[in-house]
Amino acid sequence: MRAPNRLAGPSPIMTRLSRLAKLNDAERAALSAAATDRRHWPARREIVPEGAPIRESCAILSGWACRQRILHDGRRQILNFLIPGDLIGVSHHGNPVASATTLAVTDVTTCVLPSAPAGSGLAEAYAFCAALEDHHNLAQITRLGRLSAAERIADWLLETQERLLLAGLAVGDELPFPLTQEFLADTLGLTSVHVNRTLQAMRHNGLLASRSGTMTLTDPQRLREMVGYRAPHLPGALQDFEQGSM
Amino acid sequence: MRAPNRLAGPSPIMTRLSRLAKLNDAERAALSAAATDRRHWPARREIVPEGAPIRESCAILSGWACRQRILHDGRRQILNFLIPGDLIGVSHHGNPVASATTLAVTDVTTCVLPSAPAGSGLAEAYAFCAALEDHHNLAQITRLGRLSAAERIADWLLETQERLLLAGLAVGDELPFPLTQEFLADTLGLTSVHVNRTLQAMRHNGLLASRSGTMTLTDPQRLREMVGYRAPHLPGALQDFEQGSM
DNA sequence: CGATCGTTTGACAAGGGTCAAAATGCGTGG
DNA sequence: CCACGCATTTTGACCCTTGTCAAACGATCG
Repeated sequence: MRAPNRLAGPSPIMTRLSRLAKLNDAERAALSAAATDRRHWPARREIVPEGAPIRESCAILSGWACRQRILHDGRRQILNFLIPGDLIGVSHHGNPVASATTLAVTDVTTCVLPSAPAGSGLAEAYAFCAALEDHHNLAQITRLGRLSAAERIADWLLETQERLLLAGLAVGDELPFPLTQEFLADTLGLTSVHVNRTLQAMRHNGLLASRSGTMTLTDPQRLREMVGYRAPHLPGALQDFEQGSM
Repeated sequence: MRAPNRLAGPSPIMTRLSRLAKLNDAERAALSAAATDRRHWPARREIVPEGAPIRESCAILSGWACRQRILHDGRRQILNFLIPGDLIGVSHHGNPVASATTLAVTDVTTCVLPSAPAGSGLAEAYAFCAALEDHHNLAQITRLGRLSAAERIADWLLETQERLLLAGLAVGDELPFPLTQEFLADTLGLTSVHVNRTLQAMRHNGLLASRSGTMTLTDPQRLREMVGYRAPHLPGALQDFEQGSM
């Protein structure tokens, strides 16, 4: 299926999880059923406070959230964003506790995840989600430790595009983009002033374009060259849907 | 048991895993047996190359290793260090692939981990190790994104002390320290020159002292205040052994 | 006793931060 | 449709932390 990605299709969790592992009909039905019982969070509301015990795993159905830490003196670091299809609170040991605050960035809808017996396709999908998240954490460490401001932005945008495509939420190089420059700054270890200036420079260089709510990667190839971008390892035949714009 | 930490005691994996979860005699025996079949790696040797398929999980028995990524232009980011008692390659999904290169920093000894049936104490210990690693990754993101050079060093030293104490490898505020300043720099997103100058300043301020192979936290309290240090959440009654030096 | 690796120092450059204000955009209510 | 208020983006001037380059110094090892 090399068909163009569409936005109206099946729900992002369904799209994403069934791309990450083979799900049988019962599992797909269980997912659909779970997605019926929704929970709504207005923008800026805490979804999970840091340190809270974790009882159940959830998925994001719509909207963007982020996981963040606030330092003793008020500085903030955003660890990552959660987009539709992402999971919250998957863990494998007893007594799990939230290691960061999860915050709704836009209005957000979540649902509780169906439990997955060991060995099932769902369990595999959940495990793969966790592995992907880990991969993104390592990428974030590398970004913050060793990339310049422009490189951080380029690298982060490419990764975010990848994730949006995986969930069927982006078309080619045009990404839905609900973040303020301050969110980006707190993600990339910069100030919003500097993010602003760097974005401007990248626009002038023909790398990016943005309208409210949308970011377009005008020259994804050059963005990739800037940072030597490598996609994360996904299961087998998956790689092809990513190529939207080569 | 509030007895002072000693270095000669049981092996670091045994110490650490049995602090992280309740292990029965059979499990402890299995661990001891596994630790018999050792593998040796000279300093600077790659233990696991990035992208390699992961067949089995290992533990570090002695020496320090690190996980690192090399960028297209040669820049290096060290993601974390592995000290005795740490695990390598624990994962929960099929087809796992190493997401970073694991490199021996000093001479290193490893062994293959005994498999752990779901629900066993060992499985719980392994899962807790993974959770701790995840916690440290998030701490690393925060360090790199929002702390100054001196704060990064302080925060990293406190975390490393915590980890060494957990494995029974440190006494109070005196840490074994086999790293060059360049390793520290590549960990903390700095240059070795700047690490050098910052360490000097911290020594002059009475925060640190170092002889070859050892780093002493001269004023851990002030170090903690510098960064608002919070220890990670460990299982129940564990917290007490950490307090070596209040 | 060289060779080599690691630490230290100096002089200088630059990327990014800070502070403050202006401009722009946008939702709300009149 | 306009006006207002608030959030976000943009700009400018200036400063500081950290990086760069290069050399000197020190220790360790065959």
